[in-house]
Amino acid sequence: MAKVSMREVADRAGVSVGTVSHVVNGSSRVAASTARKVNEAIDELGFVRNAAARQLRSGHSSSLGLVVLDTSNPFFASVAHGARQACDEAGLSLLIGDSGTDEVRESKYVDLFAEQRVNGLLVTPTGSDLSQLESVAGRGTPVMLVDRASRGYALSSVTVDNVAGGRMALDHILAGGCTRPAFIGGPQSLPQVADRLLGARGRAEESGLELPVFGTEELTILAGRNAGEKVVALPDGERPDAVFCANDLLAVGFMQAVLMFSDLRIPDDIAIVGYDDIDYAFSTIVPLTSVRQPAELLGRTAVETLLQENASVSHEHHDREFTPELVVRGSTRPI
Amino acid sequence: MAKVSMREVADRAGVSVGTVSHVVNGSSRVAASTARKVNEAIDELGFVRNAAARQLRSGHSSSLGLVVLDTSNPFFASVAHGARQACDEAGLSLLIGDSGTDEVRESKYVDLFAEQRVNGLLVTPTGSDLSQLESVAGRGTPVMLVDRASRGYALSSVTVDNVAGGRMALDHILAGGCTRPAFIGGPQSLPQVADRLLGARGRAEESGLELPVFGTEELTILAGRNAGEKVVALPDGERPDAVFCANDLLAVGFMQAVLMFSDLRIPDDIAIVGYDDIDYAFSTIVPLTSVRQPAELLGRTAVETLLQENASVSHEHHDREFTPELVVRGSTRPI
DNA sequence: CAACAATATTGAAACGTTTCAATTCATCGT
DNA sequence: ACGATGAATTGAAACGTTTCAATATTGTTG
Repeated sequence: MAKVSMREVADRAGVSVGTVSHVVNGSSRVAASTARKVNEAIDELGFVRNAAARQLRSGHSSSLGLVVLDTSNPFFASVAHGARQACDEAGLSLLIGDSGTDEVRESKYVDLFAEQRVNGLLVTPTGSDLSQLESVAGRGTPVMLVDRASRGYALSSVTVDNVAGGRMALDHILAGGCTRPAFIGGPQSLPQVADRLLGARGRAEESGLELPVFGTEELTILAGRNAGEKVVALPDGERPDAVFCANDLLAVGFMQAVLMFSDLRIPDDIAIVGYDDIDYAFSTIVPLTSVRQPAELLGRTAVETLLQENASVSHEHHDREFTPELVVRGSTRPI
Repeated sequence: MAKVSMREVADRAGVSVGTVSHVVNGSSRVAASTARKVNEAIDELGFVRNAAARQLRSGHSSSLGLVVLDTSNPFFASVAHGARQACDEAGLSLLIGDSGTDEVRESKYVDLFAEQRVNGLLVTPTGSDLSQLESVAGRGTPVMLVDRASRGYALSSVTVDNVAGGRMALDHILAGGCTRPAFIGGPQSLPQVADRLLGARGRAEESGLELPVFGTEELTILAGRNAGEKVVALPDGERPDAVFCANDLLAVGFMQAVLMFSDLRIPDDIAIVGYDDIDYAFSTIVPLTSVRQPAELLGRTAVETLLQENASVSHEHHDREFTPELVVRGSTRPI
């Protein structure tokens, strides 16, 4: 119950501390009879190895830190899941910190993990200033940006091409014959949002169209519903005939507003495209067309790339970018 | 970049290691000028405190471990959120492990956290055998069961009364005038599911009614949809006029099946009650009546109770039980 | 200005493991 | 029976902090 160290185990089993260590770590050549004696002593005394001492001596931590924006967003839940799997396979444990888009908390977790001497740190940063991360990386903790490009900072990153995704969404909307598209989303300080808009607007302008923006404060269902209420209240001539939402939560909320507060039909009167393709997108009453991001793969690749970079001698930074994929469902006209 | 310890900082600042420690830990009385010198040295050298050494010496870890069934289930996401907040307030960090209802992985995380000497361990166990947890608790790591009663084991617990919740659901269904209720859910090896059924069935029998069960393998949207397809295919006389689903994900899937594969109206032809009241329940096209569990409060209380027990001398076990609350929405007839 | 109190700083001993060179022990070939 | 060989075990030195008694430095007061 109290303090049981290898010392006590060794005494009880009548061997030296070194031998106990060997037994506990399985590996080394220890006589079967000795191993048995030691294991009995361990059970009898209820010995639990002290990870702090182990790590202090060995210098390793065998864990990775992940700091995400928001665990309750299904997209990040998937990223975490993929990262977890990759860690399992590498025999590492994954410690998760949830910043809740709070820069202070994010910073706290980054420091905590650095002190913990994690083998690496995966971060989706909230703000635009990445200098803390750069400095942490400089002090010996490898950092990998997740879902955020390294633009100008000496950091590695794994991202999905948001500009291409935005373009895809608009491409599909225009191919369906819509002529008055709009963008729903915000805040534009999030690069994810800004880039999706950039790609979408670029494509719209190629067809000689404007792309009006209905801004939101957050990327939540409620924000989407509020935006939807405004849109459906517009007179027929001014109302968009298609909206591209910066993420699926917005799209779900928007759809609710359309169904609750108007007689507009989806997709005939108004088409809706979301982003992320979260599991719930498939579960809305009018199944949602969405730009799918390979969320689990993103998490998995972030871990794997980080481990690779750790293993290699050269300390280059890599920027890995995935391409999103359009998933067409009932909320838009097919082709 | 390489190893920078307090030794190097001390040399650089021209003070002793002890003084550096005092500066780093803020607290003690150190002359302002000395503190400045030390801090400069820290910045110049990029010193990062070694948590392992700190913990080894002090014996404390200032962190809590949480092992949940499934991070991607919004209910558990909320539990984790509540726990995180309570930890923040207590100045602890929360490490999350996701067992994915895999007993082996659960056991791995429990061991990992025990070796880490966490101040406490919050676990929602997958299986029925809690002896590993009891033994870990006996070896000095306080354990708190979350959303799982301690029945027979010498462990503390924080739960929500599932029997009462089940009864509530049926009560509401019967008050709405339904006469052929059914239960959707499984596996019954999960105490959460079994207890909800128990409460519901008890209430049904008081009104002289049967409560047929449509079993599911998992508590997911897809499983709910499959169950729903079976139910709507039944002939008019045999089909339930109300279903109580073991959780909201099932209810959402069930609702989809009703809307996609039948002309039945909700709630007039078939009423639906879910469980958990996750955020998405409010977001389904027919807003879902659900038995709300105070998920965040559950997580918060688990942490707070654990810390209280740690602080007290007596090592009693506490079982704290909350009562759920019915939230009536459009998927059932009001009163 | 001496004596004392209050405040700053130092030094060194843990904390519990891993690791590796050194030592002991058993086995085998000749 | 005797080294030689290899396997099993031991001992002790780190790892980098915290902590606390001891010491040094200042400031205050009669």
